[in-house]
Amino acid sequence: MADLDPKRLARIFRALGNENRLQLFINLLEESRLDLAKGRVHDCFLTKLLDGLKVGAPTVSHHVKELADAGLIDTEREGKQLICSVKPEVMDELRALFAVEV
Amino acid sequence: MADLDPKRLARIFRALGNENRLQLFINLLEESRLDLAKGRVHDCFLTKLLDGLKVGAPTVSHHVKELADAGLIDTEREGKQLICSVKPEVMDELRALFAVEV
DNA sequence: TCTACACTTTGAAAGGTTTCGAACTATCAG
DNA sequence: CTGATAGTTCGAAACCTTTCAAAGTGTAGA
Repeated sequence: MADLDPKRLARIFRALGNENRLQLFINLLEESRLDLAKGRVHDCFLTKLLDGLKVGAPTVSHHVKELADAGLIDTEREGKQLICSVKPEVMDELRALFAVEV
Repeated sequence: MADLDPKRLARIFRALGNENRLQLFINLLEESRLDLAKGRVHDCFLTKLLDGLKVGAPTVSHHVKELADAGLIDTEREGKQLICSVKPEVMDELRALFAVEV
């Protein structure tokens, strides 16, 4: 446990620490789960993720960048749209952190 | 996954999103782990947690309250000292969140 | 080429966070 | 009672975040 980087980790948690950004991330997780169940690739357009979020496009754009800069998601342009995908290695890392017996 | 509360979760992540507060939490986790290995109870005095933190007492007091208010830790007075312990049910909850296959 | 679409950038307002020093409370030992 | 210890509360300074409106970029279709 001594090998983890608090600066990087704190940035990840800060990214998840805003309600709208967290909802964005949860929506993306949910999309991934559905896609996996259907045997499709696990990525997602931005507009599909706005479910229940009451913020404008500039704000979403900003939030997506925060999630990407924190290392939680990858983004890729496909034509007009932006494809987002959760990075599996971060999921592994965070799961391990919370796997400590207390 | 639809049953999780983004408002509460975001508060938890916001609490972990400050570097010093995260270090405090990690130190507490580490203490818990050591205590468990020695068969002792898993709680910890505040002063033991200040390892490597360059902030004053008022700031630490504030950070501990933030972690407690977020529901990450429990605190209890014992004479002059404050005993902190990580809440196992939050660890379970967070582990489950990051256990989603992506 | 013109238009619509999907997102991004910029700049600014409003509000939140982190931290500290100073003063405070509570407990314990002598 | 006195002094030392452990933590808290208050108030303020400096800084960071969230959000939006307006204007901008790049892509695709008519």
